[in-house]
Amino acid sequence: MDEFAILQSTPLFRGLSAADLDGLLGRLGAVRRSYNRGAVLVQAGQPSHSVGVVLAGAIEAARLGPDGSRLPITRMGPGGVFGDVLGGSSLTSPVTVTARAPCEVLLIPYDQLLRPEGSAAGQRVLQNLVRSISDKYFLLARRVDLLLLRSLRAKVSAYLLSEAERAGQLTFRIPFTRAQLADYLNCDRSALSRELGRMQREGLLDTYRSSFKLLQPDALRKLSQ
Amino acid sequence: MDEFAILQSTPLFRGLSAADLDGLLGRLGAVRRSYNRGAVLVQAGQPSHSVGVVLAGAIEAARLGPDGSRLPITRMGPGGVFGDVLGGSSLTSPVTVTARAPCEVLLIPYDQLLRPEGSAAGQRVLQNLVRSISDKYFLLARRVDLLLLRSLRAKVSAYLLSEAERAGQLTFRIPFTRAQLADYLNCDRSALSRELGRMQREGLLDTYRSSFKLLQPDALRKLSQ
DNA sequence: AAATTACCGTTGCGAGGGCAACAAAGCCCC
DNA sequence: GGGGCTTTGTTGCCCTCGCAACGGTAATTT
Repeated sequence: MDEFAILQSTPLFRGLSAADLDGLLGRLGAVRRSYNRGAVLVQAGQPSHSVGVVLAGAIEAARLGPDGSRLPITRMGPGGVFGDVLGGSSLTSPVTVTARAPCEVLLIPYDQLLRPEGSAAGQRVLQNLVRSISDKYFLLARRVDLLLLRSLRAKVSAYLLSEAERAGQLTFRIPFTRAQLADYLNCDRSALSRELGRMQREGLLDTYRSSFKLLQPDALRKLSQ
Repeated sequence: MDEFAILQSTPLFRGLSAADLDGLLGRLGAVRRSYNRGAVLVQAGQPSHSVGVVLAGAIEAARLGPDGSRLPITRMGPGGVFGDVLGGSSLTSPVTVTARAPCEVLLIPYDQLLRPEGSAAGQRVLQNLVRSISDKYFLLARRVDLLLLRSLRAKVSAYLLSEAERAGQLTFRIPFTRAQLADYLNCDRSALSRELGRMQREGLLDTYRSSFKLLQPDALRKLSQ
């Protein structure tokens, strides 16, 4: 059963041995569920009292725009953790979570997670839970930083630089299509294409589809302000 | 000692009796510190391993812009909790926390907070800690929602409606000056004044300084999209 | 290979809003 | 009351970027 491998790789259970996990899951009251494609795991407007870990397949969280359109927020594959931020609050879910593909999910009651049991494993999971939420906070904060930039060129420069830093090199691929990147940066897709074209003509970068190569990172750094 | 009253009102210690608190603080290894105005509590770029609770006075968190200017992020008075989000991650602080006024602060080592001790009080604090971080996440998410709106009028409408909802009435005061609100909405101050003037002339609202009165909330709701 | 569907680049148009500069009004302290 | 500082309103200029429409290329299906 290599499901343990996935669990050990998920942020929530990082640092635990298979033996730790085996004992822990039972005490936490974790249950395993299967969902068909399109099934709803969490309904927007409803409270949710458990943390989910994706074991197989993929899920998607989306909101309903005021006009009724679906606004995708995020997607997760095996190892993904959802419901962690919401569980901490007393709010109802702002997002609907659906199965993007047939999937297996581990559901853990939230109150059990917060119940200390003295074991080192339980403590570690707690630490991981807090870490997981904090990481999502900083992920959001990073996006705010981008959204605050005044010009489109600054947004693009800042985003590409941060991706280059994450990749550790100046040539990298981004996890977005053009349209998705435009959404992320909150700009028009054609305007984004236009700007990328300009920057390419100016010799700042090279791009084809999701692939990017930063030619003048220092110049980009100046622009990203 | 009405310091207990402040502690009991802080998100971190909500729901605890004075007796609970008395025993808990010692076991958590909490220490009390005093700071003069301008003193640095947390230095940007440095890690921080404790959660702070403001007992008296006020603190301010600020970042350094790329040009070296100070960008204030948030302010906190008695009851305010800081360092909670950061402690969950392994990052260094993105903000510098300084004393805006002479202040008293309670510092609690982060690892002690995550160490379960079986007591109901400890468990409650843990729950509160997670809640505190989650709340900050949703606060940020709320701002993202505003920043994503396309037009300035939509931003203003959405912001004012949410403030009205918070206040529970259509007449209320906002915690910002014009310039601060412009920063929050990420727009130009003069553009904001212009837009507010227009909306006032159209009979949508009334405003003087920080005071607002929404005259046509339904119309604003349509605009905030 | 044709057809259908994503994905991406390009361009013209026009307005929203950034920027700068100035003026008026409120506030504080002497 | 008068000088200085802060906050807010106003206005002209003009550039960026949203919007809409179209064409071209890659990916996928039949």
